[in-house]
Amino acid sequence: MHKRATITDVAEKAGFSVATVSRFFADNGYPVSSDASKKIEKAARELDYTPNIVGRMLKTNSSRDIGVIIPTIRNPFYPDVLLGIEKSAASRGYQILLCNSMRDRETEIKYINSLYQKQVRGIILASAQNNLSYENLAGKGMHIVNLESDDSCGFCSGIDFDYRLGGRLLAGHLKDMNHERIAFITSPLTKKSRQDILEGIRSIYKDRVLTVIDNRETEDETGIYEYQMGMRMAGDILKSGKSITGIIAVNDMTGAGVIKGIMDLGLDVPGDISVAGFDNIDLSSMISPSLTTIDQPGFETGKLAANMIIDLIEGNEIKYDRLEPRLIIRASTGKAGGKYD
Amino acid sequence: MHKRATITDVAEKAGFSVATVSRFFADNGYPVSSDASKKIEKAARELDYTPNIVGRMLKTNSSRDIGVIIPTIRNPFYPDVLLGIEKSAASRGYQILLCNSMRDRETEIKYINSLYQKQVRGIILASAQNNLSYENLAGKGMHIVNLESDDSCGFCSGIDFDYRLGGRLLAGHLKDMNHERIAFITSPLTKKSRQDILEGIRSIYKDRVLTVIDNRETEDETGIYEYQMGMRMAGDILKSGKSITGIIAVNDMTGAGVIKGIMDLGLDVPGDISVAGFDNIDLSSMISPSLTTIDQPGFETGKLAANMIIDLIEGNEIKYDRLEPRLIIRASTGKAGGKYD
DNA sequence: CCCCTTACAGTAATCGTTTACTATAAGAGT
DNA sequence: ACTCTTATAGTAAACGATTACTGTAAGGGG
Repeated sequence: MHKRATITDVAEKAGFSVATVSRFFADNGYPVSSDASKKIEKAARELDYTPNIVGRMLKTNSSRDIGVIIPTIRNPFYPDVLLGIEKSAASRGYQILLCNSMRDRETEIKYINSLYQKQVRGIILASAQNNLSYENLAGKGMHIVNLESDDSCGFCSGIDFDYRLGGRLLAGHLKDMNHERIAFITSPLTKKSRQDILEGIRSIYKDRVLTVIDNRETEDETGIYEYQMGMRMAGDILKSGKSITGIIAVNDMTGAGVIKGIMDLGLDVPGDISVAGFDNIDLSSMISPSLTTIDQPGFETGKLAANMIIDLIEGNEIKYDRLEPRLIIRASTGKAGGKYD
Repeated sequence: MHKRATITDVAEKAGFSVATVSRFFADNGYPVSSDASKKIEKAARELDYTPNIVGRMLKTNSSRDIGVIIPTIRNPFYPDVLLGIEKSAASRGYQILLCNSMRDRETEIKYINSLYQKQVRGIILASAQNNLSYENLAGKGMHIVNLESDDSCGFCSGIDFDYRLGGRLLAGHLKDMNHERIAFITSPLTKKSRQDILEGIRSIYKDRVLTVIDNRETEDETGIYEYQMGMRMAGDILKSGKSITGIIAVNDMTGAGVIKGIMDLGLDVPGDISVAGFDNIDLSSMISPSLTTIDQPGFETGKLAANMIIDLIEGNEIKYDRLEPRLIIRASTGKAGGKYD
């Protein structure tokens, strides 16, 4: 294994100074004669030279990486987001550093610090716990885009998705189907989005919604925690004998688990219980019954987030469209008491 | 936004030389007096100093990033792998740079180059097309672990998963269920794994297996291509009137699509046609009928791959266990003609 | 013919670390 | 008392790029 060629090697071989070689590769306006260009190009090719990004970064202090922190890549909503991010990022010459926080606060902080040390100038957070303090980062030139704009983080930019309306749409749908009492199954209300969905539901059902909050938060690395949580909690509710005919899950993955949990008890969805999710991940149309849900376009969200963080980094003006929640009615919801029609 | 503190700032504030500060943070054997340690620690804290990885990398030429290239993160098998990689990597102080090739050769090459420029010393490839030439990289100190050991890449290390045996197990299972003629649905045989699965199947079915190869390869960014491919091709086969009673799909995602495609035509799985997949992703037990498949432990594979690449980078000896394929029988396979029993 | 501008190239400082050397002082061993 | 280690600290040269300056030659306008 021989050493990598450096800009100096190329300069020597081509018979020009490193400055000229640097300019040739920078390809910004600075003029380089065609004679020089030809010789440098040739030398670089023969030496198999390609610029060392690290050297460049040290000097220019401009990383072209953006950090992305998500709870877990096993919930397919996040791969969607990630692809959107990658798409926008790639087209603007940025690459992503992926971090799975596994919903663990300490891991999240560790990753944020590590990104900071790597001179990353922008982080997209999809994992943020409320009140996690980033103040110190802000002052140090770090930009943050929070996928769910969180009031508690004053200087974070956010993609504004109307979770509240999402919750309202779902609740309205169930109400239309004559469901009198419903349950909302969720992980802890430590994220604004979850609180908002609940608020939306309450705006319709007032106190006739049973909120069932899971007590555990940290993700396991094996198995899909949300799915299992859905199964477990659906079972708990049904066995508790509460008069519930509809369940809204905080996301599709949980919703899929809820359906499974209900069916495992020998009951029918939606005959006995209607179930709805949130996100509209691909899975929701693959399972049966297919899942009624709110479409939250992950890919689009990702694209938006990436463009936003890059605009922040590059000091451009930012101004984007909102993404609107859309109700997707599928087979998992039906009239209350529908089985006995 | 004020400037980040550098090692020099800390040195001045603490009243020691940068060398000592550097040693304090390096925390390798070099002795630093407790007096110095205390003062440096204090100064660093007050200045909110944290080492600049870029500066360090330039000097030490040792990136602690490893590149991971996968076809698409939308097939949940890869998130599993990725989590495994992240787990091992994190525990050894490495971080991952994620790249989705979208099964596009050019994108793959672009990413590889970009990783090389970033001084990454090791890449885990899950995307490799056969014959993609990495020779030039090898000579430049880049290590490569190919998730499917590919003979055509002499110097790549690989995780040895016995795809052939996997194919054999599935075929054997169908044979046991009296299926006379089956089909194998796959994307192009440009990966060794796919060829091996087919070989395994053929070792049992000889020429009584219809191999249906999809012609498109590049991934779309929206929708899960493999799922749609499965749907489409299942439809094609059935409409062609071939006397097939069992279908093996190249992976679970495709298999899920196959089941959907069959059911959309009003047929029953496994009553009319048995279907099997490969991978054992979570999805395969969530759909109905649940999918018979081969368990390929993605998480374990990822852990192995990460340890391997890091051992290669650090010059350690490498020696690992093989992962064995395991047949998982679920509801999507049954006796040939089972519907009419 | 003189002045100005433009094209082009080189010199050398700089980015934030690490580390090979060099240096000093305190014990340890004889 | 002399040599050998060991602990501790500093000096200064890298690492591979970028870029502010400086300089030169050619061409244009007057």
